[in-house]
Parts: sequence; C-alpha cells; structure tokens
Amino acid sequence: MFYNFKEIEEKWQKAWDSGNAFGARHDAARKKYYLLEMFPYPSGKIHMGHVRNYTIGDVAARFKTLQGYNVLHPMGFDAFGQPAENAAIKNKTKPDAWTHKCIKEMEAELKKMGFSYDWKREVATCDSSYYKWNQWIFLKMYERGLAYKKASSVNWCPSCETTLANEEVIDGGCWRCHTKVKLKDLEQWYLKITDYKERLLEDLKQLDNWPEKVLSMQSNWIGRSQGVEIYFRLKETNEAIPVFTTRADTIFGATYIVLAPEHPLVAKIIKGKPQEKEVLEFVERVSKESKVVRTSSDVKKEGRFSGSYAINPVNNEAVPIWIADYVLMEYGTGAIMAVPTHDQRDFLFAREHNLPMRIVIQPNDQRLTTNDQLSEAYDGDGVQVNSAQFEGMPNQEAKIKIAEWMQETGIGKIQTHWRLRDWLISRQRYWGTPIPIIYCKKCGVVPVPYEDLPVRLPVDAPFTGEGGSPLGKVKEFVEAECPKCKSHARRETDTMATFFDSSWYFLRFCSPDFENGPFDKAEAEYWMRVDQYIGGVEHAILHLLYSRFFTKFFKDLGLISFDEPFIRLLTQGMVLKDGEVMSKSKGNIVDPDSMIKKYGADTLRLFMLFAAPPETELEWDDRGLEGAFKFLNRVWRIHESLKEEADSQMLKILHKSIKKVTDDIQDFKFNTAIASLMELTNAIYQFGADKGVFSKLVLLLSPIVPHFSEELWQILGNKESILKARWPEHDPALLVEQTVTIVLQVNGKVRSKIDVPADISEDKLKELILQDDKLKTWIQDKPIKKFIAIPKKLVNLVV
RNA sequence: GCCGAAGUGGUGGAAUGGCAUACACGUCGGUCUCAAAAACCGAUGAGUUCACGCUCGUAAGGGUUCGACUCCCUUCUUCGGCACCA
Repeated sequence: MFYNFKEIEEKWQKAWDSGNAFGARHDAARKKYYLLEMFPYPSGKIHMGHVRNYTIGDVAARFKTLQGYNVLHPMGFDAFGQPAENAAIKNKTKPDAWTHKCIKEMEAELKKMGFSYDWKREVATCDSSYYKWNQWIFLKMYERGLAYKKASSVNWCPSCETTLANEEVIDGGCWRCHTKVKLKDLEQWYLKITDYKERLLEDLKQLDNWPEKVLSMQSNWIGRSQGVEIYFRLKETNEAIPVFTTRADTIFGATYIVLAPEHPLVAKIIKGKPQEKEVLEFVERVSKESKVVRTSSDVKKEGRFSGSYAINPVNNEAVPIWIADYVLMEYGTGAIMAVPTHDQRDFLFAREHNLPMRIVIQPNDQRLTTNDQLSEAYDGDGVQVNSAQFEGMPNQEAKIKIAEWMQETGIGKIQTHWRLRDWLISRQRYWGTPIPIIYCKKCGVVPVPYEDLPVRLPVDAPFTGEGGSPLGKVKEFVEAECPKCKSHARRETDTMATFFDSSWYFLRFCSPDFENGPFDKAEAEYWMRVDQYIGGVEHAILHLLYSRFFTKFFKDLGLISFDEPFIRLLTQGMVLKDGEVMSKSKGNIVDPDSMIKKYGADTLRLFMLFAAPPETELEWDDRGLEGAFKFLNRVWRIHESLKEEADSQMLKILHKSIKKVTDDIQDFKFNTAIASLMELTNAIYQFGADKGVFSKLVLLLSPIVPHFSEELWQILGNKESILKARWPEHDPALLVEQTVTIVLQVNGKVRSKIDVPADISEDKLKELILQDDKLKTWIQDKPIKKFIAIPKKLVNLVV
C-alpha cells in the first residue's frame, strides 16, 4: 500500500557509503562549489534544528552536483566543550571516550537522514591532529603580538567556574547556564581582534549575499562612532580632562562635566574638599554594584558634586565637575561633557540636581528660547544659537566645522571610538585546547616551540566537580621544563575557548589530513571561499566575526589570498512546536529518529522544506508530515501506469515546472519548488505521463528526497545511480504560448477575461475587447478616456 | 532610545506594480466498499443574492498610480540585535 521507505533508505545509504559517492577531489578543470553547514556539537542525538539546517544544505549540494559542479560538502564535530566534562563527573567516564562515543552515534543519525557528506574529510576538534593547529595558530598570533596576557576584571560564571568573553554574556548572565555573571580579577589570555576592527567593519560591504540582519548585527557589535575628544582643563591645576562626544555642535551648551566613579582623576579633585568623604562613600558603593544593576535603564541616575570646576575650552567658562554612575569608564574617555538641553540623560540629571542649562540648537519649526519651554531634551536638528562664531549655522554643518576648528586650535582632536573589545580566550576548563605556554621563573612567559606541538591533554585527570580546572591537578602536565633555560617550570593550565576551534575548521576541511600546517595552501586556494554557508542566526556575531578575523589573519600570514571566508550566508529559522522553540525544559521536543522510523527520512526532509521558507521559523505539524508522506506515495504510484507517449499539453507543463523548480532551488525557495512539483504531479494525474516525463519528475525530486528518487530511477531502468545524471533543462520553445488569456479591467477592476492569439496587435485586441458583452455592460456609452494594455497579460479601460 | 525583520483565509504559506489567497493542512460533500481505512473526484476568504452576479477584503489610516499585499508617509503590534555608547 505504501512505498517501502525503510528498505529503500537502508539500501541506498549502504550503496552511497560503500561507493564513497560524495568524496570530493581537487580537479582544477572543474568548477568547484563549497557548501558548508555549521558543524554540530556532538551531543549524541540530532534534533530538528540539525535536520532542518542539514537538509537545506544537502538539497543545495545535490542540486549543484547534478548541475555538474565539483562539490565539496564536508561534516565534522565541534567536539570540545563543557558537556563532556559534566558527563565525566556524573558518569565516571573520560571526556575523550564520551565525546567519541557521541560522535559515533551522531554520525549514524546523520547517515540515516541520507546527507551527502564526504565522510573521509570528517574532523573532530578534540583530536590532537586538529588542536595541534589551534596551538600553532596561537603561537603565530603570539609572535605578532596578537595574543597577549593581561590582568583585568573579567566576566566570571560562578556556576561554570570559568571566565567568559564579552560575547558570551547575555543579559548579564552566562550564555550557557544563565547564571548571573560576576566580575573577577584574573590574568587571562586575549586575542587582539581590535587590530582588525577597521577591516572587519569595512569588508562587511563586500558581503552582498549575507542577510541584512547579520551585517547590521556585526556592524553594531563593532560599534564605530565618530566624534571629537575635547580637552577640558581642571581649573586649579590646568590638567587636561579629555571628554568624548559625537555632538561637537552642542559644545557651547556644555554646562557641567561628569566623570565615571572609577575615573583616575576622582581622588585627586576631591582631595581636601568638604565633599570628599561623601563622594568617596558614593564611589565605593557604586563600584560594588554589578554592571548589570548599574546599566539597567530603569534605575535612577545618581551623582555627587566633586567640589571642583573645569574650564570649557571654547568659552573659558568654569563648569562644575560631577561624578555619576551613568558614565562608564569602559567607553570613550570615562568622562563626558553634559549638555542637558540636547541630551535626555543629561537633562534628567540636571533637573534632579538643579544644574544650569543653555539652549544652543534652535529647532527649525519652533521657537525655543527659555529653558522652561523644555519638558525633555531636544535632540533633533536645527540652527546654532549662543554659539559664538558658529551662530546661525545649521547644526549638522556646524558639527563638522566645530570639529575641524577644535582640531586646528588644539582644543580637541577628531577621533573614532569602537565598541569592539579584545577577545578573552582563557578558560579554566579541562576539555579544550591547552594554551601552549610555559612559565619559567627565570625566563618568564615562554611559548612552547613549534616542534613540541601538540601539547596534549593528559588522558587521566581527576573529575571531581569541585573547584578549579582538573588540568591544574595533573602533576605530569603542570610540571614542565623551560624550553629556553631547561630549568623547572610550570605549564599554563587554562585551555582555549571553543570558539577558537570553530574559527578556521572550514579551512581544515580542504585538506583534513595535512601535516605540515593547519591546511594545504593549494587545496585552500582551490576550494575556498565557502560558496554557501548555512547555520543558525545565533552565530551571527560570535562565530562569524571570529571566523572573519582568523581569515584575515591567515591572509596576513601569507597562507591565503582572500579576505573573507563565506561568500553567501543563509541563516535558517528555528523549528517551533505550538509557537515555542523546541526545548527539553518545555517538553515539546519531537525526536527526528522516531519520525524517520514512522515515515522515513525522505518524508521528513520533504516536510521540513515544504512547510516554510528556509529563513523563517517553521512550525512543526504532524499532519503536515503526513501530507508529505501522502505526496510521495502519490508520486510512487505513477510508475505503475505509465503511458506510451505523453501529450503535448503534458510536455508544456513539464517544461514549465523544470524552469520553475530550477529557478526556485537556485534561490533556496524550496517551499515553492515543491509546490510546483506537486502541481506537476497533479497534472500527471490529469493527463498521464510516459517514462520520459516521469523520469524528469524523479530527477527534479532527487535533491529533496534522494533515496526515493534513486529507487524509482532504478525501477525506470537506469543502470547508473541518479547521482551521475544531469539536471534537466527546460525547452524554451515549449514555453511559448499560442494563445493567452487577457484579463480585462474597467477602472482597475477585473470585469472579464478573453482568450486571444499571443501575437495579436493592440488595435485588433482593442477591437475584440469592445465586442465583449460583459465589458459592454460596464462601459455602456461612457467615453473611453484611456486604454492601457500590458502585452499578454491585461487590459485596463478607464471610462 | 537606535538598528533590523515581519504582520495575507480556520492553519502553514504563495503572489514584490497587473486575476489576492498558488501549493498543502484542516473541514464539508461525492465515488469505491457490507462497512471502514486508503485511494480518487469536487467544494471551501467574508457579506449579500433563487441565481448570473455585486460589494467588501492582505495590521490601521493617508498618499502616488489607469491599477497597490507590493512603492511613499503616519500609526499600531510582534519578533530579533545593540544600548546610561556620550
């Protein structure tokens, strides 16, 4: 009754596997296509998100193969990370054994979906043959001053007992376990990604085929802001206090300045002042508050007067210096000029503390003369007032002119500030790449020599779950010989953040077994860049930014010739159930494996592609899955009743479908591609198909439902696999219509339709139309003012 | 606050200036059957009409156009990102 998906899928998976059907070989004569999906963490089980991501990629890979491209479609595992350590603590296994077991299970699940991976290129980042090159890259960065150690206050997750990168703190909590992040003073390794900030921002312009959303997220994250650093002077000592502003046009309205509580000048300026004790208490209290509390916008801004004054360099006015929690030491200079009339935060603060205000921008559409006319700051554009030589100038123009004037007179300096910070990569964990550094009492920080790589993780480490990294407790690991002076030394016990591993794996896939470097230059030049990258939008900032950074670094090393790793990017939408993300805690998970057992992998693939366009969220629907299964059975039955010859009507529909499906798959519009395959199937039910027509349908379906199509292809008498076939092309001659249906409108409303020869002249058409009965009742005897004809489509009469 | 995306039948969605709701799910009806399932065929935006039809209808309002889901302006809602960023 139903086609035997179980037998068919097992049969073809075996055949593809034993025939190494998807092995990719460097062939300079052929045009390459590198298709990559973000590799998974090997949890052991795939979820619907994986199924969706990898199905989208698989269709594209198979489609490109049929079109004759030399396709590289690899898969591997992002295998370092915390769950392996947790499992080790819980189950008394070793992270290495646990991870490799999970990889095996996951491979099996991926194979059950029929994905066309070149398994010979598989990499796992936890293998020393891979992480050796992490260490190599780290040392290259160290040599160039791009990897450095710094003591600072860092984000610390008390639950994971490790540091976190800025990028890993989400809403003040740990990205993994959501525990509230604390600040801790530690010596940590950083990568100087900020050296690449200009290129990382500028090169976003090259990425025409990335989603707008991702580009804007990256650009926000890098956070370039152009302005002026203005030097106010301390009234008493004439010492400079730099402040940063993007609104130089408002400088004449700066009526006080504010320092961050952590500002180094604070202690100096309050010394001996009556306010000293009060300010010190305030600073102490604020510094204890976590950043989360301080930066939540609903908290009222607090501040204290320092007792000192500063000189505004543009008018030599003495303005009070305040200390307030709404100014952050990390951004700009840690000090601001406050313009209460034209900045809302300053406005609220000034009202609260009775500070002076001065209007310096006059709105174009209203008269603003007295401060009490303001109920909030005016931050729009206008004309300069109370602004000395800039009086009357439009503020946008003044912004530039004032900045230039300041630059010339030395009052200030045109500057650019960035939000992007260096990347903290030290993690106090065991299951990661050891940082290849040795600390010697005599020689200091000594990099491990290249010939000593890899620094291997010790197999035996105590996993107690208590305090600190297990690596620090392995004596044989910690104790090392200094590479320089050979004296007794100590090895770095921190490991690298796992985002390091995934920042270059796409290059490793080009030559996964290469032993003389992270990748073979010639192979990378052939296969890279990745033509199409596919993954979740949750990696829009972290992973993609780091990968771009590494690629630029490799270019600077002379290892590759390109700046950007990924030509096209597709971020697939999430899979929802009942409007919510599938998750264990919500208990709404649908297990792919059980769906494969019930309907087969082909049905699951078909449903995933049909239910929504790839970029949007997909609502899981059991009945939709059944519908997909019904469709496949409907197609299956066609082969039992093929005609000798297909009629011309059928051929026309077929070639229309070929065009539509080809165009849609090209554009990743799989849902509409499938819709037209359904229409084609419906047409076959109406008109009947011969072997030729049906073969084309099977071929068009094959990237989507590969096992199903292989089997029918064989049933149709083909000796070779459908993978060796070529994608069909439509015959343009068959798409030319002899007659066309013209829609007839009167005053823009559809009133009638008429069938006419496709090559009819406009005059002849007009003549025919005016004889149309339905139209006559609408026109009656009103004069026709206008006659608009869109060839082969529509005519609109205006009466 | 700033940046980005989106809002279409009972449901998932299609149409990017030219027949709104393709394709599917669901529902209803029919054929087959002792019966059911499966399969096949048909109907299915709302209002109104015996009916041919007509009117309304793509978050709301306005505009451009012979013609707007599509372009422009205003507003609302939802989702995502950044954010006391000076």
